[in-house]
Amino acid sequence: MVLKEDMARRDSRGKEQIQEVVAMRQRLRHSAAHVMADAVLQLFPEAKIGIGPPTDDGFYYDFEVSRPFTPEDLEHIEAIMRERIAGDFPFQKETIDRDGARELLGEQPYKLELIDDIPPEEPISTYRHNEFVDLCQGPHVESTGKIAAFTLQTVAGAYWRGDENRPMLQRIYGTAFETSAALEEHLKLLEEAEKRDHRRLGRQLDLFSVHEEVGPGLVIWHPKGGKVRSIVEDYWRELHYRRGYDLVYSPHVGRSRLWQTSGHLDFYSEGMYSPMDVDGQEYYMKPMNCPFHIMIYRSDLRSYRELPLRYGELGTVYRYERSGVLHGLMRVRGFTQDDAHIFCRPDQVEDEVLGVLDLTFELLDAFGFTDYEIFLSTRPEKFVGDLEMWEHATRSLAHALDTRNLDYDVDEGGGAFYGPKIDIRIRDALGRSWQCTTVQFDFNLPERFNLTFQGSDGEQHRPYMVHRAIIGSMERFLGVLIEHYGGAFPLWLAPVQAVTIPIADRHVDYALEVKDALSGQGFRPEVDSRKERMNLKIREAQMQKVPYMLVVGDEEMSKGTVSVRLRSEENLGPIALSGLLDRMKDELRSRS
RNA sequence: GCCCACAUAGCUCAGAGGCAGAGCACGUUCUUGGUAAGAACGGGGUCGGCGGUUCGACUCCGCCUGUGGGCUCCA
Repeated sequence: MVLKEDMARRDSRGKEQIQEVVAMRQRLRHSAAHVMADAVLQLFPEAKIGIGPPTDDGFYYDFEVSRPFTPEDLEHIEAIMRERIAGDFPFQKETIDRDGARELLGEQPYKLELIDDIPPEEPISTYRHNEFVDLCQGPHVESTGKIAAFTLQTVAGAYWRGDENRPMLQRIYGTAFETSAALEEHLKLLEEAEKRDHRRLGRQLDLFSVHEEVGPGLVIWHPKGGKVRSIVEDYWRELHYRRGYDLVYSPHVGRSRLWQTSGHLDFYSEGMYSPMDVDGQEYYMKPMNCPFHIMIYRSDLRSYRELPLRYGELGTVYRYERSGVLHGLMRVRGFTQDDAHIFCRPDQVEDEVLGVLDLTFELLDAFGFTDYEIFLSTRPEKFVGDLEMWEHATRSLAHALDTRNLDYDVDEGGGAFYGPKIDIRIRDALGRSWQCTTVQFDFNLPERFNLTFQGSDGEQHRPYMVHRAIIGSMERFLGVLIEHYGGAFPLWLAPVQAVTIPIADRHVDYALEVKDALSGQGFRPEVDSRKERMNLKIREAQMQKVPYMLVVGDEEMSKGTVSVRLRSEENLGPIALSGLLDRMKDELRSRS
């Protein structure tokens, strides 16, 4: 999870000014990292220091020390940092030669390694403040006193240069801002993110659970979470039928021969579970749906006339994920992809990509996601398939993005070995970005399964194949939705849309009538007929984030009205039942 | 998988080498109340699991499982 530069992003300053703020904070944070390393070296003179860059929302520095840092160490480090800041030492840049750098940092093996990796033609510079010198390109703030507000956050292990075969260093994370108000605001945002944590809300709203006895990364959906999920799925299906997809189903396991042919056993085995023995034959849980959809394609001879074929499936796959990476709904071992495979002719490629983009944005828009980051990943050094197809596909992806006036970054060489792709990240209500959508060409599987179609020339041709998932996985997407809405689902998604609250027992029958009227119109209402006080019922409905609370007592009963309270705490007062239904129907339509 | 931390009632959490605690939830009874908690009483625990140290372990140590923050990877 990354909290981006929210302050800068959210206000109405122009792009240049935002970049200015970002650059200023990078200098500030980078400088704070230096000051932190300075403080650590004072406390642990024997510490070996790694790297200490700014990040999107803070900074870190990696250290090798003889024992793990404790919370008390962090306090001491922070105290020394404050002294350094109070001392207002200037940051001084020096350009030195390689030997000078090696001599200066001779005690620091990690720094020596970094020096060795600097290309010979590049200048080497150091930054010094007080007695601390670090190999560094800069830039920095003028002096330590400019670090107006900072805090240290957590300690974590981190491999030297991200390589798990190299030593694990201890990383201290912190953040810094230009004013303490800005720091406060950032910390408040973190607090808000914690309140919206889908794992906490999942329990509070009784949406889902995971259990040690079931297994890590395996999600159980409770009735309310199941309701939200099925609404999302129904909408997904409707949209796909409307956009010309055929929906299919495939089994959860397949014989080893299938995975041999697909190449998964050769290239994806670390993501697959051990085989099970069925009548002496090996079967594997599916990590992907593609081979099954390919079987559908191959179940008949295909003519150019019937292409494109678009097979969609909410397909549940199982992948081995290393225990340390599992996280709530966001990273699990069993998940349902909104998968589809498109088989088409070369001349259809671009239209198909456009179709996927349009479908994507229509769907994401319905959930209130309007802020995207788009990445186009091109051919890596090692690849399969012929160059011409790669170029055609890559051009089609780029052209489709251009046609829809979408900004994107190009990740040169970042594609998979089997094809170029577009990835889309969405930003949620807190400005955090999540990878969901991926549109990926595949030049490998059609080859391996020898897919063909007969062209108008009577010859056999190889179809283009595109994998695509829009919401990615149901689990992750539901997790994102929970956090995006903070658990307060819009009416169309809310598992319980209205709670009718009778004030006294004699109002229960009327409350049931109101409920029936609502469910008669397709809504999802409940009646809270417990022998409890209205105040308690309102409190609980409020905490369950139910959109509509309908209080009924003597007055409502005699006039055929309901007193409407919204979860925003707005009290609409008594409204005729028909008026309420109209209002709710409008809200449903607008998906707001 | 690796580093660090954590695991006590259904939930959130306090506690501590010598009889296991609170709030909420749950059950019973009383209360029929007009927009965020009515009251009383009650049931509920192999203190994550297995070993070890000790007269004695929920507490200290080791291993395992799970969770959290990271690294790496990813839908």
